[in-house]
Amino acid sequence: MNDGKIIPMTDDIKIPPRRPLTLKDVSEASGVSEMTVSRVLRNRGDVSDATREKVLAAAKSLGYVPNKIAGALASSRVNLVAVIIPSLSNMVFPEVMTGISEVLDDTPLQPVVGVTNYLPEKEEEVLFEMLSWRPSGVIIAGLEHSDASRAMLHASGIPVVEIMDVDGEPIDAMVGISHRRAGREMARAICKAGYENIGFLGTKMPLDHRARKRFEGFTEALAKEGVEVMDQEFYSGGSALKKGREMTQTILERSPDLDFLYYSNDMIGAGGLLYCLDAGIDVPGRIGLAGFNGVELLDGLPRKLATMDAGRREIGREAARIIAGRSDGSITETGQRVELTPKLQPGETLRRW
Amino acid sequence: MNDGKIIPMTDDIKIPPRRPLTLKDVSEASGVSEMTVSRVLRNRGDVSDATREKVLAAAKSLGYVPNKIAGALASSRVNLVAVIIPSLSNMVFPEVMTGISEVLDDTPLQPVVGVTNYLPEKEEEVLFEMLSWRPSGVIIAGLEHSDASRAMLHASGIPVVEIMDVDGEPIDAMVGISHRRAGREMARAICKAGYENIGFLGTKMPLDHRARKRFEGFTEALAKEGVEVMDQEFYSGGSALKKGREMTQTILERSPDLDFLYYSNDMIGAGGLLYCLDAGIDVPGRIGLAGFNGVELLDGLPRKLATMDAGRREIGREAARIIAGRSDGSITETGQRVELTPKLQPGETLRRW
DNA sequence: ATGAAAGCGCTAACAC
DNA sequence: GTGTTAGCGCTTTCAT
Repeated sequence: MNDGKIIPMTDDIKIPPRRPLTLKDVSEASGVSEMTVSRVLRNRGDVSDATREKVLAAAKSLGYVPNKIAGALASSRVNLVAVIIPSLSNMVFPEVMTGISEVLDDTPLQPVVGVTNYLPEKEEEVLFEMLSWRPSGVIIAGLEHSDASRAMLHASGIPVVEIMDVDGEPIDAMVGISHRRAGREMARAICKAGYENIGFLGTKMPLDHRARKRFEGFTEALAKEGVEVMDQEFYSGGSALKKGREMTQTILERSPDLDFLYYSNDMIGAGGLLYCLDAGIDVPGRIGLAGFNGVELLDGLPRKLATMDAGRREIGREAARIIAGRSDGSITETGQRVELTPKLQPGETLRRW
Repeated sequence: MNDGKIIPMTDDIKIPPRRPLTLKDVSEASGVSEMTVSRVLRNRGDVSDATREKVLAAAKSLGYVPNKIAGALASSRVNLVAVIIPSLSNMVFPEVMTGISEVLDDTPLQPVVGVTNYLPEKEEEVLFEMLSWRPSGVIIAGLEHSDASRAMLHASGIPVVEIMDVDGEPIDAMVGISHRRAGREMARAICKAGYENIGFLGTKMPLDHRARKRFEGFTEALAKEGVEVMDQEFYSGGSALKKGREMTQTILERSPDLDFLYYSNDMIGAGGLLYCLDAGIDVPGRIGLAGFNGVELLDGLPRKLATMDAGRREIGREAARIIAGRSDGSITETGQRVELTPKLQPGETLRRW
């Protein structure tokens, strides 16, 4: 009752409890023991319909959100899968993520992403951080890691799937394609099509081991045909499409005899294609072009760029299947090795012989 | 000593302890109490150099990785920031992520990403899952959420930043641009350039509220000039670049009088541009084009598409700054509202009057 | 500068 | 079907 005096009734102000709710709160609100509440909320064990209803009602009306931290500590079960990738900015890893999510969506597991920017030290940090959350598995890009990273992964005792690449020895399981083989096959296709003066354009990135392996396979297969890479051009940073244009102009001005350009990714390849078309260069007659990855974007280009599909989504799927299977016990083996075969897509920038 | 008999000395086989190491292991190995080991490993409180060395040496040689689950439970501090976005497949959210990472990299905080595929129910699930890990903050795309989602966010008591959009009421803080305004400004620029028969091309996605708001602002501003959208075309799925081509052809065949096409994103806009150039249509003379987002890709196109930069990276940065500041106590206010102003980039597909 | 004790919120294991 | 007890591996707090 307010009798006219202005009284600052500070004590009466009900500040909503900023303390998150616990099982105990639900237990008290429903008159059911904490343990049974826990059972209901996890659908474990037999609980009568009557109590189940009571508990569910109480939990919902309170807005209870379980504390997974406590749950994980008590059960030593964590439904997280660490996914460690070099970058999010070129569409290939988001596609891998899509494949991973597709599979994990049907399991209790949840992906958690860490990005390394192609830096081994950063990879080490991210890995340490993620392992300290005791995830159910690790999916990590590449086979090249620092000794410390390898040691951590080994010691963790959890399933590890190294993805993208199969040219090397995995710590545990691996799923990917052989980039060396991809490079070799592209080289053969190029030679078979009758091109002879071959240029290479790529990223200036010594830490991108997969691009390096493709290049190695490429030059190796060319050598077998008695051909050498005639000129090269590298870039870093900026819009890949634009860089592809610029590099193509540069390399063609420097080496006008080139009759084929192999790009380390589709985006710069697309830039090169646009440049050639703009410049009125006959593709694939005067000059042939090929990229790598098989990105969707190529479908909309004026001419379809030759490329090799790395099957990124399928890699993600397969890796997730291994983690999920081991996590639920349906797979007991370790050390799986899954090699997918990249498909050459000749497109319209590779002369038919 | 093996005296010739073949004895299966199973007991002697040292199976590497699959049990993860604990503080206790480090404590025993170093002869220092668990408490002091904990101090050393977290750089907290005063510890003599001598003991510090001992502990560090032991931890490193054992390969100890702290258990953050236990740490988080004990301290009720979790250095995770939940980031909830609709998709990873169109480059705009990866760019936001980049901005977030840039800022969080200088803090103890770590982003954890959840993807909703533009589905409110999925958003609810992901949110529930993430909140159950008691993160230090939530960054979530959009202002439209289910009642349950809003309730959860409210009840969580943690900092919440809604990003991308500022046309609406935030739960707590918000950082973004006004998509209505972006649509209006583009409409004005188009009218000012003298175009009159305007078509709209977009995604068939009723749940993309930001695209909807841009369209609303667009038609509203056109109406003020006495202009109506003359024809529309929508798509879903597939390669956006290709769809842009196809839709452009379709709409131009159906409505040959169109002299401007406004695309709801740059990718389909780029497809439209490529189509027009291929078809020998004079851009921007006969027909003008504009997209939305300001993606890097546009730099490499034969002609620069008019667009509006949404400042995605800066949005990520600003949101992360708010979470980081509130988490370390350097910001105590709540309810921040940061409106960034998108910049019209006229490019070369908008006639100059 | 170091240690001992208590407990974070939940679940495994075992009663009843 | 339901409740009780004892931790999970750390950090907080308080003592020394």
